[in-house]
Amino acid sequence: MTLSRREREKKEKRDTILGAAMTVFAERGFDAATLDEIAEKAEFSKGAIYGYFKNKDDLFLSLIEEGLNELSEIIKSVVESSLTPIKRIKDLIQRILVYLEENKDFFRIFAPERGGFTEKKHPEALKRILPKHQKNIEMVTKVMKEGIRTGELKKVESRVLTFTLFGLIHSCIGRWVMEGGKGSLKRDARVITSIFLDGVRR
Amino acid sequence: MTLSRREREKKEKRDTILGAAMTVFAERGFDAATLDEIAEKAEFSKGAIYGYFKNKDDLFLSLIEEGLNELSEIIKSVVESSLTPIKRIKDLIQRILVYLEENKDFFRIFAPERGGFTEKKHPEALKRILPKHQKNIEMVTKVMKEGIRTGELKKVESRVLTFTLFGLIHSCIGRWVMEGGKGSLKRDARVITSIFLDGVRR
Amino acid sequence: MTLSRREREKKEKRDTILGAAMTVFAERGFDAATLDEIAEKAEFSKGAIYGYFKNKDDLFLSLIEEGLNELSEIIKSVVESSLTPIKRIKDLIQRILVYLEENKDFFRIFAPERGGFTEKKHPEALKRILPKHQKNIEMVTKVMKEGIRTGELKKVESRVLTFTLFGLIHSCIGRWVMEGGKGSLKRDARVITSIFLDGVRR
Amino acid sequence: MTLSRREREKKEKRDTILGAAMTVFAERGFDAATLDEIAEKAEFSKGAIYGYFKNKDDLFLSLIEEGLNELSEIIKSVVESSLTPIKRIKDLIQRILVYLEENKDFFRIFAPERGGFTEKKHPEALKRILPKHQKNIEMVTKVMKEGIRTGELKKVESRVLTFTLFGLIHSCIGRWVMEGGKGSLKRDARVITSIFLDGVRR
DNA sequence: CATGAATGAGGATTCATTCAT
DNA sequence: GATGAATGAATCCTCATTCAT
Repeated sequence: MTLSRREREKKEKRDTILGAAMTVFAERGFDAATLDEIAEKAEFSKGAIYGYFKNKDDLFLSLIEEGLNELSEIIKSVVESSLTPIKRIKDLIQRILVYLEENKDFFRIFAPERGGFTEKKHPEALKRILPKHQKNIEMVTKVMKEGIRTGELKKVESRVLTFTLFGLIHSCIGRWVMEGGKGSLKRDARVITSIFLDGVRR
Repeated sequence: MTLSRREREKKEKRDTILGAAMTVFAERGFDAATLDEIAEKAEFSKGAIYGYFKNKDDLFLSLIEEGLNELSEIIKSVVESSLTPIKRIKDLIQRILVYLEENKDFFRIFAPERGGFTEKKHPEALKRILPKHQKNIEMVTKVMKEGIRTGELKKVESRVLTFTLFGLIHSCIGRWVMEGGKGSLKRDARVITSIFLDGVRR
Repeated sequence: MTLSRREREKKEKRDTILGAAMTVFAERGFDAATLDEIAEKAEFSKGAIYGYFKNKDDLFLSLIEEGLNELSEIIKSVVESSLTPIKRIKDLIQRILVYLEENKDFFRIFAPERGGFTEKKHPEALKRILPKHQKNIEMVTKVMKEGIRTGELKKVESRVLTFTLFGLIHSCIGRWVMEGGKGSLKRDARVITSIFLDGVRR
Repeated sequence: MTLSRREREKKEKRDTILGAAMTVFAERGFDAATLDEIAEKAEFSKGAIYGYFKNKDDLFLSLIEEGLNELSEIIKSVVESSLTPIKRIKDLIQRILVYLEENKDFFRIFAPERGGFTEKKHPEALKRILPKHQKNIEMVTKVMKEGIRTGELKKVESRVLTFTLFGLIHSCIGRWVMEGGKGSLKRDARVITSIFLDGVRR
């Protein structure tokens, strides 16, 4: 599926804007971020942004979507491998941490469980994001279920295992970001992998 | 330390406002919340709020502080008990979950690791909150250290254990809130306690 | 006309408030001054002020009125003396300067020709103040007229002479205030007296 | 130095706003003036003003600055002429009066000796305005000094002469404004010139 | 009379969004 | 398509004034 020069350039510009938006949203949060600052950082006019995104919400959601899609692909590729559930979990932790390490800003923007985007103010926002997030959860939960069936994992509600895993990853990155983003996450990956597996192994 | 009627009433009104603010901040997030809505919910005039709080920031931070103080007391009481580290950890999980279950909105407001209050926009806010949060982290970390020293826990960086524990609790409540806050957290408490302890035990 | 203790105390309190108001109005200007600050400085509650003055405007105008009345008395006593017009002018300059030196704040508040109290916003304010001010002008103008009649002064419109005199005094105090209110105005009095008299003498 | 159409229009609009602001500030005073009224008079939206001026203070100060700059040029051109000091003073009075006659509102806004902009509330305002005003004072004072040196003027502190002159001009316009701005100031110019010169001549 | 908590109108300022050029 | 000036709704905060205690 090749794109014409026209389309290629358009996509490039869109990405430029998304990049600038990512930085600003990460620094300020959704509400405090202004299109002015994003436009300036992207070296576009404010008006131009509206050629690529319907509005501020759309811009933000596109960002989240893009990230969730990439996470989806990572998860999918791991989940579909033919390794044992435990090995797949190990892979998952490692690859998600690597992804988030490289996409620190995405992590800072995306905290679905907390929800800067609440049901009350952005109902359609949730409609657009939650499904993707839940799909990711489902994929991981599948692995958990398999592990339970094969007897490798404790017999607990599989979704609890998934959320536990995400909670660990979340806190791990959270600490890393909080401490300034110094040091590699590689070692942390090994530590929380060991904790999680020992915790959930039967 | 008895209060005069005057002071008692003042405190009650302050609490009314705090309660309304809690609800609104939880529903909207800090930026999107308006003093208008808080005032209306508290059945006070907008101006009256400024008799109790310096400004919107102050109102929000007071909320967080109050919550962190209560958490602090819970943690302190557990930490200082004479039980074994592992028993204290069990207690901790259970009591924090109970507290957050009863203070769902506080949980939704407080997500320091995500940081709606960023360094760039609210530096003094961090000055007021972070220390309290870190004090809590320190107290828990002390227990972890003790567990490591007594050989009950794995030899990993103690702070990692603390963050892991908080991550578990966080994800547990997060899931509960996400799923509508139905069902008791009691059972979940048992599950994640088991996972955590098996994960970190030597 | 003796006052009962009741009345005496009331007057004293009124004066306390006026004094505080004078300071604050001088420092901030009418609009920027707040009743809060005035009340605090007077060591009264905000509400109490309304027992003595109808409102903020009234408080301010009472201040001006009081000052204008005192000036009136000074002017009157000079004007009615039996000295030659020129001698009376000399006296006038000296005594007005002394008064304003001792009432620097009144001077800073009162700048009728400029008018923080404009026709558009405080029409009744002008009604209350302007007549008094104009009465002062008239009294001085009378002296000027007399000087012209006796041939001591130039034959120019008498009101111009009055305004010229006031302009000199005004600029003299203005400079003194601007330079920090140091040094006595006595010497300046002599200088501008000489300038004015040489300027207007026939 | 030609401007593009863009720039020309921008300047024109800025001037429109300044004009409206001048009127409103003159009528109401700084504090009582509202951006709403200024915007309405300028036939702009309130928000648009912020595209031309940083805030209300900036708008006001720009007004003052512009006026002081024009006065500066007038004073400079007179001061640098090769006439005798006395002739230059004559010129000065006449030209300043003409300028203020044509810029009545500027006069009503600008009363530095009274100071709506006090040190306490607008310190940076003074930083922006006072220097310009003082420069004007210096320029005139130079002429006074020269006149003293050549023996044409009395031996008094030169700054006193300057302030006296300004006081005369001030009171002259003040009276004119107070009396409704009717009649030309030309004649008044001659009168106060004569008074001032006779007053300060040796 | 005094108090000070409460009111609520009002004002400066910001910013997403639109639209003429 | 891109621009950025203009819009105007929205929001925080202040403060004169009132009134129950």
